[in-house]
Amino acid sequence: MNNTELTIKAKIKYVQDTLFVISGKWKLSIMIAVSQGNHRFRDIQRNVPSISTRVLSKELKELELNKLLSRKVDEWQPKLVEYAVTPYCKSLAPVVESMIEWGRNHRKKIAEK
Amino acid sequence: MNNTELTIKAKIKYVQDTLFVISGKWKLSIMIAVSQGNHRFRDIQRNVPSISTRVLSKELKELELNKLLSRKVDEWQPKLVEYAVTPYCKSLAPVVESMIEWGRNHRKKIAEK
DNA sequence: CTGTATCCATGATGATACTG
DNA sequence: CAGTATCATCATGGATACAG
Repeated sequence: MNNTELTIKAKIKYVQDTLFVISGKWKLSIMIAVSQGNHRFRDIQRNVPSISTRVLSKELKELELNKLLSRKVDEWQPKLVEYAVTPYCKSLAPVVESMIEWGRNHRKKIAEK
Repeated sequence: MNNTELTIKAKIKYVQDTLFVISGKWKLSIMIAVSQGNHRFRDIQRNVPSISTRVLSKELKELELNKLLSRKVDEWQPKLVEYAVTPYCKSLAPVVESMIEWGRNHRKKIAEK
C-alpha cells in the first residue's frame, strides 16, 4: 500500500496523529522500560529516571488509550497492577526505525560546516 | 544499514532528535507550503492559515538551522527574501511516509471497540 | 503500592504594534 | 516586505502531599 492518493491535508493529519502518539519526553522510554520487563508502576518509575508520578500516570493512560500498553488490575489488597506492551506496539517499529536512521544521520549533517 | 548495534539510549536520543526537528504544530505545513511554490514570507503566511508572524519567523529559522529550508536574501529595497526546500529535505520522505502509513491505520484501530 | 490533587515554574503560542 | 518587540494566555511538566 502506498499513500500517493491522499490529499496533503490528510497526510498532515495522519502524521500529526502519529507524532502525537509517540512524542513527548517520556513515551518511548516508558515503552522500552515496560518491554524490558518492568511491569509495575514503581518499577517503571525507577527505570525512567526523574519522571514524577503525576506525569508517569498521565503517560501510561495515554499509551493505554492508544493500545500500545495494556493494564491489568487484580483488586486485592494491596492493589496489583501490571502493565505490558501490546502486540500492536510492534507495529510502530518501522516508524521508530526510520526515525533512528534519520536522526543518526542528521547529527552528522548538522555538525558539518 | 541497520541500527541493531545501537544502545537503547542512543536509539532514544536519535528518535528524540528526529521528533524535535519535525514536531510542533507548524513545521510540516510550512515545508509543504514552501515546496508547493510559496517562497516568500507573506506567501507562506497566507498558505499556513492562522500562523502569526512571530511563530512563522521562529519556525523558519529552525527549519533553516536544520538545513531543511534555504534562505536567500537580495539586499535591495524593498528587501527580498526567498525560502526554498533543500535537497536534504527529501531525506525525510521515508520517515514521513512511515508516519502517514501508521497514522492512517491507527485511526481505524482506535475506532474499534 | 498505585495512583490523584494541588500548587507552581517554565515554555510555547497568540495578538498586535512597530521598525528598517 | 520581512520580520522584531512586547505583552497576554495557555499547555506542559515538576514537586510534593496524601488518599484508597
